[in-house]
Amino acid sequence: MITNRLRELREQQLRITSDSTQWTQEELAVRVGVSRQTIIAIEKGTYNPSLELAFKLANLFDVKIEEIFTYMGEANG
Amino acid sequence: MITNRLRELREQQLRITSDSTQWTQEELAVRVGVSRQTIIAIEKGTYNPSLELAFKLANLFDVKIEEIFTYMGEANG
DNA sequence: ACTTTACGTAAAGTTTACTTTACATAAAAA
DNA sequence: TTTTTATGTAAAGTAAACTTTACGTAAAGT
Repeated sequence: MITNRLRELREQQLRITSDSTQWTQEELAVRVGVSRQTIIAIEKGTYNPSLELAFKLANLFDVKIEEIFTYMGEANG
Repeated sequence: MITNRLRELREQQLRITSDSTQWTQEELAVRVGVSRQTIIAIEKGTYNPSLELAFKLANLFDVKIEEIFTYMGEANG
């Protein structure tokens, strides 16, 4: 299982950037080259991003993958 | 495009560990919970691992994801 | 010689990531 | 008050990751 701080990081940017239009789900999606639905699904935890998308998001927020995504070990079952 | 040093890291272990049976493609596959074909495909660059598999591999080799996988930017086309 | 071990290829099938479309709601802006 | 903006849900379709099976080869072990 992998958890993520995508929404948290995005909302952080919304606060500090003041130009709020730059950090909507829609804008984020465009900037990393996916659909808005994909951003929603990842923020919600419906599924994990691909490794490539994880890299793009990390680059955009200027952090390492490990600062957005945390591997919690095997799921139960 | 994402490049990886999986084969390189695995062969490094083969050299230093001396117990060579621990670092075959088959054993590596078992240890991260995928099939041998998946390891072959990733070493060869046929496709990228999922984020989860990338984490498992990084954990096994005791390195960060960025030390195995390198994001090279957008593919041409 | 022959058997086992490690690596490789190929191909069909399943699951997961992602897209597209459509429609709903609440808040902000006109 | 009506329109626009941002977020959300749902569902059907496509693409990428991964499995399973099967077979080929070369080197090492017996």
